[in-house]
Amino acid sequence: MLMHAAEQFRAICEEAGLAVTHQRLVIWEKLATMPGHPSPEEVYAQVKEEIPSISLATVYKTIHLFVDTGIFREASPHHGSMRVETNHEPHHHLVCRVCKSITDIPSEQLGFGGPLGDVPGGFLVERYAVDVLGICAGCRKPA
Amino acid sequence: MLMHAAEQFRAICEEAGLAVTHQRLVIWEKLATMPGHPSPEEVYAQVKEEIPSISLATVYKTIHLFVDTGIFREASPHHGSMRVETNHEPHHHLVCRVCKSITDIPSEQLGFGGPLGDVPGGFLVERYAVDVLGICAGCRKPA
DNA sequence: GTGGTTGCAAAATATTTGCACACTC
DNA sequence: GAGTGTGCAAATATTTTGCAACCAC
Repeated sequence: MLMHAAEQFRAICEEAGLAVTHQRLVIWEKLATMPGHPSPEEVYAQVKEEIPSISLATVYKTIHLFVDTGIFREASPHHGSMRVETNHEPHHHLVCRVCKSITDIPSEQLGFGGPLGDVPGGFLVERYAVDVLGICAGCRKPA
Repeated sequence: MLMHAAEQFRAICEEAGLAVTHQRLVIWEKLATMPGHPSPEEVYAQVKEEIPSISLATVYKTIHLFVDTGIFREASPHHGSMRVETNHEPHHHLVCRVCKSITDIPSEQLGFGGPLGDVPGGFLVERYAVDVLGICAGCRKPA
């Protein structure tokens, strides 16, 4: 059965143990209906239409909260600062969600090679970058 | 046959049409031998040992130059600002290297599903994020 | 010599934090 | 009422830019 958005968000917060505030509700509603991969600034602009007094800091805090509790994900698992790829061999990445470390694995080991060239939609495929997300050996131990 | 590093770099620069400077040579040498996915700050620290007067701005400029000419790659194709994933369906990304746009494609359409759970090395796999890199339909047209 | 390159300092962008007040539970 | 959440402003972090001196070709 359908739930009113506010009801649905209330349930999500209960599950995650979060307080339900007006700001969080509106940020969640906007995120849920925004297409693509919005930046915090874009979310801020949207939310501001409904809550003119909201601050950008609150949007950042709330997005982090949503990501930390699994309500939304980050589009890019490692976006912080620029990183240079020094390994010229075909390879993919093991990305630890706890310590954020990035480890290379050779392409063959993953056994993935999609088609290159044209695909439906007119996109020209040049290569694939696969991030294998999870938890590294070091972070799985109780340290 | 083996080439001295400086010789090799000279050849690379000739191919790319770049002037060979001491700074560029040292940055290139450091990058080529640094393991992992160094940040500009880390590269700067390394290069500074050899050229104490180098500036961080030069390191940034040079890294961009190397990336633009294809001498090195960026580890993360979309790292600028944080982006929130609002699409809860399993999907992957078409990333255009010209306009930086990110378009979703459903997982089935790519036909990739690797194993989840433990893999050799102790890494716990939770999910895969695939970036399909290339040029989007819009950027292929001569605009 | 000429034009591209570097270093410096300042600017622009992106994100985080401390703190007083306000609101949820 | 207790404790969490919010807004503001300042602090950090990251990356870019303008410009004069300098170096490769």
